[in-house]
Amino acid sequence: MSVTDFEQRRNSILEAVIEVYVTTASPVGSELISRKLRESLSPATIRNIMVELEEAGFLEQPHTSAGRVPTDRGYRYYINSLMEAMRLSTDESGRLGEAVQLLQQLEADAYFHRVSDMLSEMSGQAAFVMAPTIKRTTVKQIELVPVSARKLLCVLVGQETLVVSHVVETEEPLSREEVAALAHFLNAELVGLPTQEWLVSLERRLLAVNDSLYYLVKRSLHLLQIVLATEPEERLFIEGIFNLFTAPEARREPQKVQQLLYYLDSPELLRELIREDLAREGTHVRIGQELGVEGVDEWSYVLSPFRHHHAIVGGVGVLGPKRMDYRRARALTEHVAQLVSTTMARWEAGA
Amino acid sequence: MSVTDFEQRRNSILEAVIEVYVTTASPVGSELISRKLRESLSPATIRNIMVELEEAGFLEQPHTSAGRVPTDRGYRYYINSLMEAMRLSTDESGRLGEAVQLLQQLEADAYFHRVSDMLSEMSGQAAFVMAPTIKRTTVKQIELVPVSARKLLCVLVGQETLVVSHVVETEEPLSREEVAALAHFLNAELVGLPTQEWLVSLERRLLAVNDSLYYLVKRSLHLLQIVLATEPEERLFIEGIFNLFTAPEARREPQKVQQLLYYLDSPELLRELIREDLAREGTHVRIGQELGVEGVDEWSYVLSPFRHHHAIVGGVGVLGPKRMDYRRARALTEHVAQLVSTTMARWEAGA
DNA sequence: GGTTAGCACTCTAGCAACACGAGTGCTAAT
DNA sequence: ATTAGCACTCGTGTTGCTAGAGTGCTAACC
Repeated sequence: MSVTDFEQRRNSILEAVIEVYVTTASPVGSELISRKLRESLSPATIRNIMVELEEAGFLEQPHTSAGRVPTDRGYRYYINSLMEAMRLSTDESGRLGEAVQLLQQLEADAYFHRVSDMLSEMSGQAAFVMAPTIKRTTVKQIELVPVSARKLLCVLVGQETLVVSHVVETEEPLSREEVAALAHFLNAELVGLPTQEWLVSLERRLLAVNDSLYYLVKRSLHLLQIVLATEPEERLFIEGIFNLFTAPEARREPQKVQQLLYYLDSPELLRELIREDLAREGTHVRIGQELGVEGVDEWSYVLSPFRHHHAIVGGVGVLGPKRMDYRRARALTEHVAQLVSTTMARWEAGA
Repeated sequence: MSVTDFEQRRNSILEAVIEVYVTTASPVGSELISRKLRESLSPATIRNIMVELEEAGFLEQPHTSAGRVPTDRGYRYYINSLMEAMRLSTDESGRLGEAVQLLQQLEADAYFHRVSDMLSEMSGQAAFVMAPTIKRTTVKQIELVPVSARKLLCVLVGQETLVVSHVVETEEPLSREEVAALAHFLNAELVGLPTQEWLVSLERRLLAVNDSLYYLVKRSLHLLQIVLATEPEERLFIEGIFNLFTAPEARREPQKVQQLLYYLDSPELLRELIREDLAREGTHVRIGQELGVEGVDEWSYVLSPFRHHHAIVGGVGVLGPKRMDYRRARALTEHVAQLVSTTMARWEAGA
C-alpha cells in the first residue's frame, strides 16, 4: 500500500469522525466509523489509525474510555484540505434569491439587518453582516441644510441608497450664500473621490491654496472631520443570538455561551477580526481559539465577502459552535454574499 | 394589639423576607428574619406570621423544609405599598449627571444607545431605552434633494438632533422647480404640526383644494406615506444582555435565560408592553408573568418615562431577575429618565 | 391571648458505593 | 497488514445513607 493510500485513508477517517461528531455532538468511537465506512475496515484498524490521527494532533480523547473528538487543528485540516464544496438545494437557493429580491427595496441598514436575520434562520446559527458605510464607498452628492444660525445639517448621499446625515456646529455663523458656496465647493471637489481620501486631499489643498478659497477649504475640513469622525468604518449586524443556546454543548456548559455573549457585548474585537479577514480574498473560517479571546474557544465563524465594483466592501457570516456544519455554512455564506453583491450593483444601477 | 399593628408586623416581615431574598437568592428561614429584626420576635412567632403571609399568597415554600420565597403577588404588594424611595448617593448621581452631559453631544441614536449602556452598567442588569423617533415629535424643517430623475432624498429635521432621511421614488419625473415648489409647500404646510397628523391633514386638504395645488398635495401625500411607513414609532435599545447571566438563578436554570433571550430576539412583544406602560404616568414595574409571555416568568422590569414639553415621549428601564433590587432599580431609572428629559430640553434649546 | 421553647417531622443536598457500558489498547492469530 | 478477542479504564447513573436546615405543632409561659 502506497504512502498516498495511507494518507487517503487517514483523511477519510478524519472526515468521517468530523461529520459524525457534527451531527451527534458526542465523542465518536471506532465502531461507528467502521459502520459508516460500510465495514470496509474493522473497528480495530480504525482504532490504529485513530491513534495516528491523535498523535498528529487532529483528534483527541476527552478521557480514556471515550471516543474521539476533533481538535481545532483537525477542523482546520478538514476545512482546508478535505471538505468539498456543497451546493444548496435549488429550493433553498431559490427561496434565498426571492427573499433578497424583496429585501433590496429596503434602505441599506434595514436590508443588511434582514439579510443577517435570514442567514441566521437558514443556518440555524447566529449570523452577522459586516456592512459598508459611507466611508467605504464613494459619495454621489453632498447637501448642506442650515438648521439654525450656526448649525448645518450635512447630508452625504452615497451609492446603494446609503444616506448619512449629521448636524454640525460651524465655527462661525454662515450666510445662506456662504453655505451655498460651500456646498458647491464640496460637490465639485469631493464627489467621485473615495471618502477615505477626502481629508488628506483637503489638507493638501489647504497648503497650496490662494486666499479666496482658503476659508472654503478650512470650513470643509472642519465640517467633514466632524461628520466622518462620528461615522464608523462599517456596521456590524448580529442576529439570531438565541440560536447559540440550542446546541447541546450550550446546555452542557452554559458558561461557554455566557463567555461568548460577553465577548459579543462589545463587538469591537469581533469587528477587528472580520476586518482582518476581509482584507484577503475568499471565504474565511475562524475556529475556536482563532477567535482570539481567552475563554472563547468553543465557537467558530464562517465568513464570505461581498463585493462592489470587484472590491470587497463587506461580508456575511455564520457564527456557531465549533462543531458546526462547515460545508453548509460555507455554501450559505457564499451564496448570500453573492446575492448581496448583486444587490449592490442593482442599487447603483437603480439610483 | 390593634389590627393595624398586626398589619404593620406582617408588612415588615414581608419586607424583610424580600430584602433578604434579594441579596441571598435562596429561601429565607424564620431565624434569619428574627435576627434581622434584632430579635424583637422569636423565630417561632415569625413562623406563625409567615404562615399567614403564605395563606395570603405573598410567600411560598419551594418544599416543606425550605424557607420562604416571595410570590409575584408578594413583590407586587411590596412595590406598591411597602417600598420606600431610595436616593442615589451623591457620588453616583454626580457621575450619572456628568456622563449624560458628555453623551448629549452625540446624535440621538448614539445618545440613547449609550444611555442604555450606562444604565445597564450602573444597575448590573440589562437595560433598555425606548426612544422617540420623528413620528413622536415635531419637525422643524423638511428638505428635498433630487438624487436622480425620479428619486428624491427626503430629509426631515426634527427636534433634538433627530434627522431622518429616506430616498423615495416619485410617481413621475420632477423638474428642479417642481421639487422646490414641493419643498416649499411641505414646509409651509407641515412644520410645527405633529408628525402623527400629517397624513390626515393632507388627506383632508386633498378634498377641498383647488386645481393649482392638487398635484402638490397629491405628491406630498405619496412622498410622506413612504417616508413615514418605513419609520418606526419608536426605537428600542436593549443593552447589557450579558448581565442576565450573572444572577445565581441563571446558573441554576439556564433555560430561563434562554427563554428570555428568545423573547427578546423579536422585541415586538416587549415594545408593546412598554408602549402600554408609557401611556400612563409614573414608574411602572412588570413582575414575572406580567411580562405576558408563557415561560418567561422569572424576570421583571422597572420602567420610568421621560418627557419633552411635559408629554411622555419615551422611557428608560432596567430588566433583570424577578429577584432584583427594585428600590435601587427604581431610583436609577427615575434619575436617568430625569436626565434624559433634561437632555431633550437642552437639545431643543441648542438647535 | 399572644408569645415562645422544645421537639418530632420532612425534605434536600451531598456523598459513597456500586454496577454498567462504552470504548480503548494490546496481543496473538490470520 | 488486518482483525478477533480480551482485559482494562473511566464516566454515567443508581441506590442508599447522613447531616442539616427549616418547618408545624404542642405545651408552657407571661
